[in-house]
Amino acid sequence: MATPRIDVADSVVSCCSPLGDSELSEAEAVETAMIFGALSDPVRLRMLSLIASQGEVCSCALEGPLGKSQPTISHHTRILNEAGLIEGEKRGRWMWWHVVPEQLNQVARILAAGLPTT
Amino acid sequence: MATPRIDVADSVVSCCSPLGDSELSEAEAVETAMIFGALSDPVRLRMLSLIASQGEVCSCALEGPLGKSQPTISHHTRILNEAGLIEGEKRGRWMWWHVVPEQLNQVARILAAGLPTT
DNA sequence: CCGTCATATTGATAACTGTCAATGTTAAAG
DNA sequence: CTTTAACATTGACAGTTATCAATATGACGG
Repeated sequence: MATPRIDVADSVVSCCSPLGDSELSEAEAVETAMIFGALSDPVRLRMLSLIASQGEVCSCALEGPLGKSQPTISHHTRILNEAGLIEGEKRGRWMWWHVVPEQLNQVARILAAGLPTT
Repeated sequence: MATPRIDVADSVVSCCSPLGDSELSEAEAVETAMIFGALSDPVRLRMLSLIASQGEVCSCALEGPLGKSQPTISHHTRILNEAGLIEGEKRGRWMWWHVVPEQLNQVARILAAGLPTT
């Protein structure tokens, strides 16, 4: 797979019923759990933070600050990408990553709605 | 049992800097990752959904719908509780669980803020 | 074409996680 | 006190995950 799946036309959380509305279906639960799983690692959170705060970041610029090897960085960017949280574009030899605000908002909405009244 | 009253004293995500603001510290990242980890399991998400939609739920009422054994249910409620997402109260022999809206909102805010300040 | 640089992939390994049977604990009931 | 019901805890096992060394791919500069 030389080309990372950087198309988020279909957000991974497509319809995403909020937690409190109705009962979460098994399929939705698995789908949503996958996304939270991508967020459940300290390295990936700091990675996401770095990318979010800088707008666009090259993979090579993550290795240093995160203190991880190149394969490990590649591994984590892949997971964040597959969760629809970041997208990448290859320019020359460099891979540039940026966050997907829609997806972050979508996930946030799932949580924010998971309450009784509001 | 309509509106669960919450007396959550200290949210687990106490200060929780949003993703996009500054760089996430290692400690904050570990703390936040732990919470997302609690949300990264399909069974726990459906559990949270059940509790959220019913306001208050007994542990015994989770075993059936989730199709898991009693120790497994206990294991998951513990993890959600340690993440500050639910709170429990023992009344007689039954353990009653309710969600902690503040914590859900807090986590949601971390995500929603991780964007280019739209 | 050759060497170099940035990234992806593979393989191996240690650590973590979800699951249940068995057992412990505590509170209501008889 | 004894029994029973609801949860918690422990122990074991299978599946998953994070990590890095080694290697492959692919683009740029000579």
